[in-house]
Amino acid sequence: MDRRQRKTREAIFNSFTNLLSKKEFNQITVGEIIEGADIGRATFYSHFETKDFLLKEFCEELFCHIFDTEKNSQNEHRHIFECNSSEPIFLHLFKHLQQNDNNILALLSSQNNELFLRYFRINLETLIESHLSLFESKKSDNLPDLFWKNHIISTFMGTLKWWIDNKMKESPEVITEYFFEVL
Amino acid sequence: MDRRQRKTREAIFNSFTNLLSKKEFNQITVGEIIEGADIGRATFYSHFETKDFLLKEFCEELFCHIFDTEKNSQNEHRHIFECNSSEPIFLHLFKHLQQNDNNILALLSSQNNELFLRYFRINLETLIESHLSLFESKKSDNLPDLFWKNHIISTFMGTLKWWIDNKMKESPEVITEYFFEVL
DNA sequence: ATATTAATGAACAATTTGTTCGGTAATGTA
DNA sequence: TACATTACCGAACAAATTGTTCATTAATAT
Repeated sequence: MDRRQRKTREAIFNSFTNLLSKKEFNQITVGEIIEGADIGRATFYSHFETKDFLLKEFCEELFCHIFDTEKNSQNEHRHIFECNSSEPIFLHLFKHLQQNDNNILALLSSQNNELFLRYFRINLETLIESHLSLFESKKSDNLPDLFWKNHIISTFMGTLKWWIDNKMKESPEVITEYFFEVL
Repeated sequence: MDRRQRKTREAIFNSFTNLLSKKEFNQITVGEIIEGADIGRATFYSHFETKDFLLKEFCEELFCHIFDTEKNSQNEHRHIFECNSSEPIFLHLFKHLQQNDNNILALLSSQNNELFLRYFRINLETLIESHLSLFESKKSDNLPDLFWKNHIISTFMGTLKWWIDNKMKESPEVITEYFFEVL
């Protein structure tokens, strides 16, 4: 990718983040974005078809990183604990959220959180799917598999929502404990 | 309220519902709404400050009705079953959703479902709050009350989401069973 | 019967969107 | 270094949308 393209894309994302922390997504105009990014109007449209596509790619880059980390750390953790528990993975995820990515959390707790939580959920779904077998023991037999999967995801999202709304006062360890407690 | 006002308001709501079933909220313009409602532009703005206020009042009227029914039926149910179980209330809510209000469900399952689920959640919160004591027995002692409340709400919303996504194939009885099963 | 209030419709400025195009400058490659 | 490619510029553009104004008409409540 051309360095100019990278720089422009970066500038757009930065301006976008900046605006997102101040106002609702719907209220943000392309004019504001390009003003903040200091680029021409035509340039914006040569990068992104619409504002919605910008959001989509933005979220993909944002969450792709954190969930890739989880995926990669998964084997490592299995190694350390030498057990089948899925707890380390979620603990690690909560830790990652609290410590390493204030950027992401600023967005998850912003006025646009529903927007980001939606995208977060999509990524979470993939992660949980690959760990579904680890929850099997807690599942009642009469529940449909897909209902059970949906419930795990909802519970995680609910836990995260509560933690964020609650200013993340609790430690990742405690939150992980709560998460498994209610499951 | 003046009959003309009522009629206009009704016409706006009807046109709005109509459009909501076809496209995303953000894509709907005031022009389309007034065209469908067959009223003048100035008239619309004399009723609603903005499109967002229209949505707000629309949701309030919509969900206010269903949750009021629940609230009123609550005593009745307690009477019939002569027990403290909260199950009848939620069963009744699922039944109400499936049978009596295709209008509401069309919206909850439309492209705008996130929008309506948000408002639904707000109303649900109030309902659950007044029944919190009935869930006490299932709660672990070390969980904060507010976390527990949040989890009940998330679980209900998750159940509802799954049910709607799943075209409501299951009976309200089964869904209620699932709901209490995972709780 | 009358005063009040709501709806009309047309016109209005202001904002925003998405596109076009010739010119300029940075970039990757040979 | 020289060259061809490609991204950016920026100004201008039509089209759509927003939200307001105002004089006129018609329905309503009492």
